[in-house]
Amino acid sequence: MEEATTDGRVLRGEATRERVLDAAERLFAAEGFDAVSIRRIAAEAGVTLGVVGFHGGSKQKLFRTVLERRVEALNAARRARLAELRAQDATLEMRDLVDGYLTPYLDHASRGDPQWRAYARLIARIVSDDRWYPEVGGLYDPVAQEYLDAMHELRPGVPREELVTALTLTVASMLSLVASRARIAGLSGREAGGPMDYRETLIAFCLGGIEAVAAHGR
Amino acid sequence: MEEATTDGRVLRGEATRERVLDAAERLFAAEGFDAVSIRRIAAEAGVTLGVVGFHGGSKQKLFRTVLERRVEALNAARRARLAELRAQDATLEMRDLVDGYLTPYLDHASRGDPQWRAYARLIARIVSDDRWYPEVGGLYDPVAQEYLDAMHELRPGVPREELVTALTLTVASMLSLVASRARIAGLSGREAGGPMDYRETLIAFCLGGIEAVAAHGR
DNA sequence: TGACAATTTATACGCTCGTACAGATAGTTT
DNA sequence: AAACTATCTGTACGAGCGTATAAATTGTCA
Repeated sequence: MEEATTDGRVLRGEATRERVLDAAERLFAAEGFDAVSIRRIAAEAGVTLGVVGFHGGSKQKLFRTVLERRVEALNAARRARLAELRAQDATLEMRDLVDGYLTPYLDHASRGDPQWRAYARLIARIVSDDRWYPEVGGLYDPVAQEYLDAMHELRPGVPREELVTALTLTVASMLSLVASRARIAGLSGREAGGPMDYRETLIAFCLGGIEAVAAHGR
Repeated sequence: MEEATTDGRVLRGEATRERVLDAAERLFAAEGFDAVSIRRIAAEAGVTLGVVGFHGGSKQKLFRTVLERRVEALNAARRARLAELRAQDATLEMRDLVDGYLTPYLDHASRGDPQWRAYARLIARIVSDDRWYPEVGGLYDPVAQEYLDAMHELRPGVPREELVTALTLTVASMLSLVASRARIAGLSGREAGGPMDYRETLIAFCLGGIEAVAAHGR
């Protein structure tokens, strides 16, 4: 029942904790906070009821923990991309910024392991919810601001609020694509194809949208 | 306690039913299906528990009724705009199509009565939910198909699936704007201004996105 | 080995939930 | 006025909920 890390430290509880968080992530992503009970999370994780409370605290605390667990990984990936772009000699392009912001999410959401896909769906759910977004959305804001700074350097004449709106709509488009693949396939009358066929279309859409807003905002 | 219609017919139950549906619409929009109990809907509507069941049926049925109640009005407004565009002599422009599809929703969501605003938020919530969208999203599909047809006429070389994706992202952007006005104001560091300042920005973004997808899709 | 801390089990409490239904009330019809 | 139907009230039931906690178990370390 035990697992050993590479450095030899033994952890019994830490592995259980991860299982609980994974189970909560899957269920919350699929059905939302209110539809999922702690008992179902326990069953999904293969532990007893009390263990969820022991590792996760209250239901709200557990939910917040799930939401916060992967923020740093995403922020780091986006920051790395931005740093990479700034380090290179060639001029910064708007397309690179859009790509740099969307790709870390899309990679995890489409090709990565199921847990990341669940997390992506969970974020898509949270973003239209006044009850949860204020608690967690702010964690993504600092990096968004860095990208907004870069966008502002690129299009100095455009009011920042216009860029904010454009980036918000970009994020919304990104999240909706994760949640809507099946629907798009249905509307266009064919089966869902390979993994994330729509990535290029998404980037084209967002880039075109941002450029149009920039042009419109003088 | 009674109300009389213009034609003299007396209706006791119908007015109550509307009150129940209005209350359900407000609460479901603000907090979602699972977070709202029938008892709270009853209290919000100022009726007793049993009345909600009498007029609304089961909780699921009530929810579906709320979702379906305003579909026809939106579909009719969109169809009317499309017919108007087709009747005029000038060439059909992509901008007109985007405007025609978005405006009925935006008008209701921003300027209309609070019930319509609640409905708009409810739809924004539903669209990222696999549990509910299949039951109700299809009601909007026929009109979406008509707009897709018009878009296809305008850009015959573009694969229909690309247009479907572009329209889906457009709708997602529209819905997110309703749900995100406060957040955009926060990110850009100033107070929320007048009603729906972002409407032009939204249309510019979606139009630019669609054109970019059309160009990208050959 | 025995004490100690971390973890897991099992159970209980008070609450709210969705649903159902018998009876009261009111409007309409005969 | 009496019968009838639509609407509303009040109450009850069983189930599941989040949370707390005492006891059992396990692993660690003196």
